[in-house]
Amino acid sequence: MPNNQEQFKDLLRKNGLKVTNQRIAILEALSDRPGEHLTAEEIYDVVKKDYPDIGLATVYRTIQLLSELNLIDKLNLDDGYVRYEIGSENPEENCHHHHHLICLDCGNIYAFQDDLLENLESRIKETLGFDVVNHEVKLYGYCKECINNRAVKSN
Amino acid sequence: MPNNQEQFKDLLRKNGLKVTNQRIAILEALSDRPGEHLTAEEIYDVVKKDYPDIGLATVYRTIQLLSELNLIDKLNLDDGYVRYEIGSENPEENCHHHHHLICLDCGNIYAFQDDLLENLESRIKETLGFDVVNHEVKLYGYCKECINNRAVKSN
DNA sequence: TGATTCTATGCCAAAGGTTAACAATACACA
DNA sequence: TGTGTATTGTTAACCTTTGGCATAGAATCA
Repeated sequence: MPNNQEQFKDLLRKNGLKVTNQRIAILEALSDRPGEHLTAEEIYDVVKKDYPDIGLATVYRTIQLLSELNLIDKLNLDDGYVRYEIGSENPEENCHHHHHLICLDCGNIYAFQDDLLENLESRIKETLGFDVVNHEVKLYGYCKECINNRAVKSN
Repeated sequence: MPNNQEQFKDLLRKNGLKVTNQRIAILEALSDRPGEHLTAEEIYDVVKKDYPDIGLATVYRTIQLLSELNLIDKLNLDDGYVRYEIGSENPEENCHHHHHLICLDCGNIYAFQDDLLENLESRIKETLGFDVVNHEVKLYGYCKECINNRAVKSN
């Protein structure tokens, strides 16, 4: 998407924020890796290749900014690092239907789409009066590859 | 449940672990507060009333132990604190069906039971070959009380 | 283009929850 | 009661993340 960068610049200007090389570089680092879940440190290392003078604090500040602009999604796996991934550009696949499968063996993260909770949320609204506006679903288990590897090993 | 403590002692002995006053006090602190979600610091403060010499490190170590014994459940709300709650003694209400509603206004946490994901998990197994063994569902929104308070305020 | 303004950056130090190290304690078992 | 070993309390360290501050640089206007 060559015009993604222009859209980002417009979005910054529209919010009274300045367009800087650092901000563009950090967004690009994530845009170039759709489906990957990078820590702040990993983003820092990637961006440093093209921009050796960037500071880690700038990465953290920009991550927060991108998160507030809903351009990236946060993922916390309770391993001491918060991870970030580029949001889908397709509004149909918004993050409300975007969930994660986490393999307990290899640590890989798989995404899947499902609107199963829609039904549950309206039921919660009716029975408890609680109005759900967002949710986070993490499924832990074992991926196909690791299941196969185990079967091979045990032979 | 007066025999809960005895069950705990047996469980410790069965695992080759020692029965200590600190471990019992920490489990009791959580058992006395079902449905509450306490941070390590909060558990520390509670236990210190009866056991002033206890150290914070012991609380952390015991929390980890109780978690491994599946006696308590972990809850991370991404606010910088990990919280813990006593697990249900009813096997029907196991943590696999135990989910959380978090009010974005007052911060209260409400629990609800649902087995909605069972269906999804078998579908994932069939289509992706991923074997789900555990899951974590957090629903964010606004509780009944806060919705009412808002309506009152805006009048 | 050049001056001005104010945001953004880089560097550094601090914050803050959690864990590690280690000597002292106390549980378990004979 | 004595011995061996796990557990505890204290303290310091860890490590990700955030705050402070002087400087650099983007936006705006002349």
